[in-house]
Amino acid sequence: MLATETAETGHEAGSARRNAVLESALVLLVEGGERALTTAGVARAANCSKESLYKWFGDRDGLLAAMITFQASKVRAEPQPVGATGLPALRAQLVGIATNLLKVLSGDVSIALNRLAIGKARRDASDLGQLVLDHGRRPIETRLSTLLEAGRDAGLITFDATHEAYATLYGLVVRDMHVRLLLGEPKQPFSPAARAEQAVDQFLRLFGAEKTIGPARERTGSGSPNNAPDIP
Amino acid sequence: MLATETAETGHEAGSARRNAVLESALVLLVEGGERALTTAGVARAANCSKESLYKWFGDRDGLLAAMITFQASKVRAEPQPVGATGLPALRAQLVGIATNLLKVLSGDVSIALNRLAIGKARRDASDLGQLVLDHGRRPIETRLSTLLEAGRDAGLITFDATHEAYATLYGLVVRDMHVRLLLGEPKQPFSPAARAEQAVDQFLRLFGAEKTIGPARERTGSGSPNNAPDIP
DNA sequence: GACGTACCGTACCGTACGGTTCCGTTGCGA
DNA sequence: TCGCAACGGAACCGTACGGTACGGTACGTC
Repeated sequence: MLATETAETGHEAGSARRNAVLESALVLLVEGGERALTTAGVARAANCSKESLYKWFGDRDGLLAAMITFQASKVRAEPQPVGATGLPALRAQLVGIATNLLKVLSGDVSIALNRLAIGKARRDASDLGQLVLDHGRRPIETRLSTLLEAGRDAGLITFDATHEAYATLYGLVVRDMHVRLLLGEPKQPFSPAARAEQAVDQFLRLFGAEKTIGPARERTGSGSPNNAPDIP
Repeated sequence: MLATETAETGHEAGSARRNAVLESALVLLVEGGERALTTAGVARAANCSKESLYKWFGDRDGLLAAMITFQASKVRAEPQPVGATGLPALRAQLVGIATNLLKVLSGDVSIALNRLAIGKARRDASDLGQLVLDHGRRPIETRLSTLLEAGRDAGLITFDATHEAYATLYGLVVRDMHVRLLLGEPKQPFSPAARAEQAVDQFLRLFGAEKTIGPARERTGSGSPNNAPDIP
């Protein structure tokens, strides 16, 4: 499995042609689901031969794995500047990551790949689910964890276990939106930024150091409240 | 599709034999995934004929749908007694529902059925996902919502939009445990009751009416703190 | 200009699965 | 006892898909 993976060579593309094929496969998957992702279909959509597919990816599972790593390589988030300090800066950074997370998770390609991995989970040893977790969750967790620990070191927030704090923030941000989307519930329009701000504010009310949080009450219904300070 | 569903007749079982077949199918699905859930396999495991399968369920999709409603009919939560009032009672009821939710969501059958529905979901109306949402999420949401609104009416908690409060509580309780399990991450041992208590306490700190919450700080790392009053 | 490489397009094969049909048996009511 | 409905078991069919093999073509290299 995982015949010729991009991640091992590091860097960027396996080859331009290969990536074009993967892109076609992703399109096919997004608009047709796993049923549409046949080897013949991919070959037809990408104008390549099945023989090339098997030469490049070794296997259908190898193709699926390559699709996941390929998509992950496109979503690499830029390392945000860690310039300013203070609570407003921390809040702004958290909101930024949370907004990005919400946008990624509700993207069509992400949904399709997660559906694929979940549908095949536990069936094979070649676990696509682990691949998705490694390339999807782990980067987010490390980014958020380092940020949270920096905030704790700066005395802005307090918590014992980093993972607990991260998990709470994740829950506040994503709620059950992800599973609902995966189950096929039509995505209702919403503002990722507003949701992220709301969730981060809730998180800060739970984990903020004693007197850093300003007004006690916060209306949770309406979208973006006016108490958001601008990014410094 | 959905040829002969149990839910329409209300009550209980379609027939004893039918339910036994569905039970066999669930076992097959849990331990083999969708790949193992072939019509021939179900017939063999249940000692029935494929002809009977098609007579009872009309279709493979009908069988899948019947499995979902059948499983849902087994999980019907008992209507909890709404006797006592006051914050400790509210907290206890919330913790009870949250604990139950965590146990159900991490159950093998629930995981397998959710994987099945998600794997077959697409942007078009693939109904299994909707079925899972209707029989899984909606009951929880209505139970929690009525409870939350009762708490608000009693002046114990405050919120504008019920759905927002519900969603926040859901996120605090479940976090991303569900998706991780669906992706095949091995379930690590944890105490649903302790997690539920922690989440409900966090929720009450966010939505509790002004002076009803006692000590301000709360350690989030350790499991079940000693500040939990017994159920009245 | 011969050779090798990389690739496309397509035909082909084996298999597995959904769905159908047929037959034998059991059991129940008239 | 007869008839009939329900059911189990098994054979069968059509199709779709993963995987392979083969022929043909463009291109670079000696």
